[in-house]
Amino acid sequence: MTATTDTRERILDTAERLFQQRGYTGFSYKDIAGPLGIRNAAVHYHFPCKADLGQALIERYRELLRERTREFMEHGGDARAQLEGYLAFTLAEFDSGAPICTGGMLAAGYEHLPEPVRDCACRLHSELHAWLTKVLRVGREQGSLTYDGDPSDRALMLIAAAQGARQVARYGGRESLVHALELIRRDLGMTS
Amino acid sequence: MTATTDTRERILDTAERLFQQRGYTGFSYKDIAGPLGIRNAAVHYHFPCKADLGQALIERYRELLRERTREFMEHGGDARAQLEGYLAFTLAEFDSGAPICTGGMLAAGYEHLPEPVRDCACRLHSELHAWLTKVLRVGREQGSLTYDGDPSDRALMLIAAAQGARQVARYGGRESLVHALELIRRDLGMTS
DNA sequence: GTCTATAACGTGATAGAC
DNA sequence: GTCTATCACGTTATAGAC
Repeated sequence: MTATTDTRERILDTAERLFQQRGYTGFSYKDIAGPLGIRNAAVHYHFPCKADLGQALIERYRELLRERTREFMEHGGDARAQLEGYLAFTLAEFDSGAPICTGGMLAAGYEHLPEPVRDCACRLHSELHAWLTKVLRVGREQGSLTYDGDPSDRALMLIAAAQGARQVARYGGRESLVHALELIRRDLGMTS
Repeated sequence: MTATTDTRERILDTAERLFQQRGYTGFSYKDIAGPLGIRNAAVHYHFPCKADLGQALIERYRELLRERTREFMEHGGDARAQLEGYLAFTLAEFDSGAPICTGGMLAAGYEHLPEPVRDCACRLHSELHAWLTKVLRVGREQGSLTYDGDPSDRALMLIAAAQGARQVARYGGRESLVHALELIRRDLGMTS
């Protein structure tokens, strides 16, 4: 790995954390450069304008998601374990200092996003929704999940509940998130 | 009503809409003054600093909520109708041009909020949660609502789901919000 | 690739005239 | 109460040296 790639990745790491804490408009080039011990202009070298940075940020996150879900999307598997993984991932992100999930931040700050970043956000949401829809559908067929209604609607509801619960945890703390995730499990018949 | 009060209210009206669309850091004094045909400094006359404006904004919204829920909190009533009112209010706000609910915006942008505004946000959430908890508890006692788990946890989940659904509607549009609200009703036994 | 220096702009906020 | 004028500051972004 070259030095260039290394700095680029470190910029993305820092920006991602800042984004999850403060949203797209909530961090500046200075906020990134400072902790990395470089200058404002160095960040601009790697990402000429902020939209480039935002785009790269979401794309990378999206790629992470694709990797995690690819096998199930291609070959299927244990739906209940997949869903449990999603819920665990939600809590893990919260614990690692990302109070608001990427999807939630994008939705809340949608008005401020430059066009290319909006497109990335849409694709991210679309892929997450497609994966969860399949997990829920297969899970009910396998008999490991129980719920009413259309899998696609239920998947949307699940995304909404998970990202909403993470936001509400600003007030209720980690405990409230744990309770909410437990209720989600119960509503999908995962506790029996 | 004096002219002073009038201008003050018009400022709050404009600011509220802007807040619900863009969040606390997403609008400026200029954004408010422009449409009202007044100047930057005139807004500062009514709200010396932005925290004052934010505080007044949330307090007013909170007072609206208290008015709507006071009777039930004091004397009880038809829990199912109360809940239906909450869900209808969610959709009505969305339709009137407030894509993200006040609570969701506050939670997502929490890092940027000055201390007094944070306090208002906490109180707002706390009161909403208390009201919904009572509605859910009474509703189950009355037999008009059906759900698993603790009313308090369920109330938190309901807030999370409603505000999350509104955010997800950025992508799925109004239709996805309607579907989500319908699933919420179903999960609480409101469709039987 | 990273630096210094700087431009161009928007923001919250204040002083003082009317 | 509202105005004009102005300030200090932070932001994204660029030019050019090293």
